[in-house]
Amino acid sequence: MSPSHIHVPTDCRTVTEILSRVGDKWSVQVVVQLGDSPKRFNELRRLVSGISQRMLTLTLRGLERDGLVTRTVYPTIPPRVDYQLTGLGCSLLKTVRGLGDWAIQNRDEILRARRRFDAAGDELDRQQSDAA
Amino acid sequence: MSPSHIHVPTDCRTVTEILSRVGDKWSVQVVVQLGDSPKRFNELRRLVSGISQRMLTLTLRGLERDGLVTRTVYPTIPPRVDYQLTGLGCSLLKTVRGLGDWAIQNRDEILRARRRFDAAGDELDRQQSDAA
DNA sequence: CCGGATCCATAGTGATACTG
DNA sequence: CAGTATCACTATGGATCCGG
Repeated sequence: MSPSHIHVPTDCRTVTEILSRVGDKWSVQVVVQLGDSPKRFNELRRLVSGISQRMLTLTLRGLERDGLVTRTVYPTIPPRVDYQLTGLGCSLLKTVRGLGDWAIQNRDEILRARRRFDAAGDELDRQQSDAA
Repeated sequence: MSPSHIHVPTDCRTVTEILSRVGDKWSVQVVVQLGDSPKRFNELRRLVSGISQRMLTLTLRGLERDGLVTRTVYPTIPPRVDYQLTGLGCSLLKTVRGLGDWAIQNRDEILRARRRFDAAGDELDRQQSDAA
């Protein structure tokens, strides 16, 4: 069955580490783009709009290091490098989609909660102004 | 069916934003601890070992703002404050467990990939030293 | 007991210029 | 085309002191 209820320190550290990967600014977006098919460096750069060359490089290195993508160099002129998801990467993508669906489904409720919270904060600020 | 295949910009921004929450250093750990039962501030502080007072405060405020936890103040002496998961928070916890299970199941494979990658890097470094 | 305010070190990110 | 190198900036997180 599910090992979710086991909370030994080792598991916690592992999970936290993985969540950092998933939570970093670019990794998931890159993985999603690679989900359809392998892609070249500048192809990714165009698809993940807003990413800098440097961050794309760093993100891809990190994913490669963790065995989530493979990097294939064709020694042609001009050089060509393909990135593609490994089996591990594909399985991560599937899992992450669960979270993505949750986010989309609960987006409105979260935004409402934020507005409510921020409005309450403003009200407190006004009360403090009155007291002063 | 699943909306996973929809990739309009709005959804991407939303998903990225939620993923940042999940990926930040403490939010998930706090949510997990609140999964069993409501807890007090210093109770949480002991359970989430390593967290500073400041970060626990900030993390709880963020979760409260997004409607994931509620904050209940009992105006006693000394003061007592309880935090507890909302329905939204519970559903997030369930979803996140999927990722946690994935992390635990694939932990070894990721660690192996890392060792392989780092070893290859060291080898390249040696070759460069030889050339110099 | 709860948490706000401040100071500081560090890590993540971006812009730019340069290389094979 | 696919990177590397450098610099500057900002966000994040920890330590500490203070207050209701």
